[in-house]
Amino acid sequence: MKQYDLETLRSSVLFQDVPLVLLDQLITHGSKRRLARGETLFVQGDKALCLYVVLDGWVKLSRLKQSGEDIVVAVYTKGESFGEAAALMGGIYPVTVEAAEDSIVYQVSAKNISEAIRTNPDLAMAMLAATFRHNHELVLEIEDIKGHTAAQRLATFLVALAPVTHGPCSFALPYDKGLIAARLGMKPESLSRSFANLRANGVTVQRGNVTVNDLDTLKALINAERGPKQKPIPHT
Amino acid sequence: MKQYDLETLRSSVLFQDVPLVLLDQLITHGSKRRLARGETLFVQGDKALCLYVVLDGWVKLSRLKQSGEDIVVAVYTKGESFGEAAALMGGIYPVTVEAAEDSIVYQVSAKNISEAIRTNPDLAMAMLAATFRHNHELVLEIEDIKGHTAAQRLATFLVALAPVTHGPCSFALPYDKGLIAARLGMKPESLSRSFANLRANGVTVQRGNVTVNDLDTLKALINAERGPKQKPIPHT
DNA sequence: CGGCTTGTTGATCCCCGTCAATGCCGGTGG
DNA sequence: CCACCGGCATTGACGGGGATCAACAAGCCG
Repeated sequence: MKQYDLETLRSSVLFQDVPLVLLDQLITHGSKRRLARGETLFVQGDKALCLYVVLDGWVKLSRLKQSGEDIVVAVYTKGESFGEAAALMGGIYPVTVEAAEDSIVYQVSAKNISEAIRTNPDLAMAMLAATFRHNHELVLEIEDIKGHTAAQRLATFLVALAPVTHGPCSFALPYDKGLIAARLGMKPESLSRSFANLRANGVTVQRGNVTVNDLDTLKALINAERGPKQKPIPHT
Repeated sequence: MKQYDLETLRSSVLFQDVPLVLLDQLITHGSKRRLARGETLFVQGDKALCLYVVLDGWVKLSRLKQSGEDIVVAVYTKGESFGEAAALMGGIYPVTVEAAEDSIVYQVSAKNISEAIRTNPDLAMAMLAATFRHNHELVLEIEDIKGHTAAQRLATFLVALAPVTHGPCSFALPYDKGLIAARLGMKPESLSRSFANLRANGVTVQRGNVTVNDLDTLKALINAERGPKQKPIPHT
């Protein structure tokens, strides 16, 4: 286990509140796992034996609907975790997980964790905290879907992705536009049109690279009432 | 504390996995609280000191958006709980809670619970289980919003509300249609039209009383591909 | 009775999904 | 080296679902 990965684990959402000594002891039972882009980690319905922390890359969580299509529940990257619920309760995974890019995940047996929880209340509180955070994210997501247009949701996504919080910036999109669209609950065509709308607000895209003239303009857009229709500006 | 309320607490989502002796000891520190319809329990931003279990009635959880309107996050009834996250983490409530009907809630100080968690791992596991369940509900809700029409969401709501699982039935709507609409993420006008659509599938409404000819017909509707437009049938 | 709230209905608009055509890019094989 | 091809992104045309605005009916309570 490299020092760098240790740092990632220590600052992960799941483990950030766990005392260091306890954590170091916990993760001796885990193992690193590499995933090639497109590789499946587990599928919906599998018996849940492990929980995971993303060390690098991006992984996609999706649910298979009866109608056949699958909908994207979340896309996680470095420091985020998944599978805690199913694994600790000894159930089955409610989602399918696959790598959206070449990725590395850290895998911990649920049995070890749940034993540790029983003997260490701090760990229990830390796990509760992590779950509550997940919970809060979901509530925000519901709020987002119910009250925003596609362009506003895209703006939210970009703001979260930006390396700074104010002024101009430029960064790369982490994965395919198709997956971004699914993550935002829309079709690729709508994503394209949303980008076109944002062009009028100082957002340009060139081959997976985004440039934002002013992040505050974007933030204002998110909270704005559905503004008057704006003309999309043609590509390039 | 009446025997009846004790039963409700013991079978509540939050406490159902907690050993009886421990639970009985826990709730000696709590208190019952009556809410008149429309009364506010706490508002978004309040310091979170207690968590709550609904003993009777219906309470509404909503979030105030910057744009002024508030959106309904959830509506809870007997046996459901809220405020665990904020209270245990010592934060502030992220939502406003008010009674949608005359209601009774059970109020437990977070300090007592978190002390109990530290000394009793079973309680920790039970709380984790409750939170995970809550989590799963939220995921289902997201799935519901993303993939269903207004009429399908209404059908889901009615099926969950029905006192039986098959065949015909009749029951009362628990609260205002306006709130039902908000709960389902739509406007009152749309709810009205959704009811009109369901009339063709054996659903009639008369002053807050719903009659369903066949619940299985409704369930089939929920999973159906977006069927061909059906003519709404006029009211009465 | 007359105001007030709540629910229904109609007309219209806008966002987004669908279907289809085109353009851009990377990879493959002659 | 370049022609060809398949996948992804963009753009246009069209339709449907729900929001909005407005009118109206039905209870409720003074």
